[in-house]
Amino acid sequence: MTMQTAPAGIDVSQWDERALLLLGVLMVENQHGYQINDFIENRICRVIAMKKPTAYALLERLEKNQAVSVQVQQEGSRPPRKVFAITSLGRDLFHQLLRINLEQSTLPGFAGDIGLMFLNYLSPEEAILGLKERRSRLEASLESMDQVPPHGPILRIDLAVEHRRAMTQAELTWLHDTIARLESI
Amino acid sequence: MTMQTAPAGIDVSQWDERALLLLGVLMVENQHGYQINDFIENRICRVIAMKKPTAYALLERLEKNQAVSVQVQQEGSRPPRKVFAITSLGRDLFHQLLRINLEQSTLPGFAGDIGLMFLNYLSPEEAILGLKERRSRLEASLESMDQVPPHGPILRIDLAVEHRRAMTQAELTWLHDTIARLESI
DNA sequence: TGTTGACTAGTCATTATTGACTAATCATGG
DNA sequence: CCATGATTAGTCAATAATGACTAGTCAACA
Repeated sequence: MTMQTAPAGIDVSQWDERALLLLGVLMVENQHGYQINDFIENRICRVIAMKKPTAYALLERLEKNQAVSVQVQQEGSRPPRKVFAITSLGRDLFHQLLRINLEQSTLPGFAGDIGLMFLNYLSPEEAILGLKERRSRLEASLESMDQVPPHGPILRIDLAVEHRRAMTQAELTWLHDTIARLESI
Repeated sequence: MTMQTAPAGIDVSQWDERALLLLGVLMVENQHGYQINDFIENRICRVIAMKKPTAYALLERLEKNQAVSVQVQQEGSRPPRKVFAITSLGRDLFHQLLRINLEQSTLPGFAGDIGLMFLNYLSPEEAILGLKERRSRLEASLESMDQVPPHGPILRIDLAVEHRRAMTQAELTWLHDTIARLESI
């Protein structure tokens, strides 16, 4: 029977890690569309895949919810830019989403698992050859991770990259064992 | 200057592992919608997430490409069912997609990596608490994997499940190390 | 000064995905 | 025999995601 309403804010449940990412880059500093997109496509494309129109759509939705504000700026005779800034409601949302994201444990679906399920539809030789190819490619991608671009002091991109490296190494180990197991039959 | 055309078939590039999955279950035997959906939602929901309308839409697209055939069947007075069957074009596509899937090495994006990037926006204590919570939940989900339902002799669901178990274990190890590293500062 | 290629900034039509819904049948217990 | 809940089978309106596109600026060189 309490008449108290929750302290408003924004409903956390309708946002995911993409919103967290956008709010996060705006925590660092105000950004216009091109900067945000450049960051997503060039700096962290290995961590998350999000296309430009998706980012704009999300930013628009965040604006509707007053988590970010937009201001159109004209610099010289350049085309006008939308400069996005995080609001205090947005900072709240950011912190809540960050906590939730840190605590969550769900691993993503591995597309490669589907093929494993149907391994018996190939001859043992073909199956082993396929997995060996997967292993080679994985080794190559692991090596390419070594040239990590440097990063500023605020974002822990290094942690995300290390994590991916660890998971890739684990995948490689599993593949190695599995190939050996299949070969021993 | 050759006039030879490729042996037709179906353009492999426009299909992904969800098509492979659907073709795969139809390789086992003809299925009607409910069976397919039951398999996806109850047997392998841990491996891939695909909703019913998505499956129907994909099956429709596969039919348009002559990879599957559909026949409406009426059993007694039950509502009519669409019975899906794989065609020989579809079997071709299945084998190509299976080889490609086995060889591919791309790991998915980990949603949890986004939070890691912004770890510095929490106090060290909060960050460590969040990661410990993540670890607890992961341990719980690892234990729940132990009751794997049994499976038939054709599909290697066991391989996919073992793979997930291995990756979860690796994630746990990484989390453990990372928490220790953060605590030691 | 005209051309080329890279940078900047965003939009839009199309396709993909799914939550919510309809509707019939069947099994069970009272 | 009637109500209830589970099963069966699918559809549809609404939302989400993206490939392809437009369009202006800037720098450098011939």
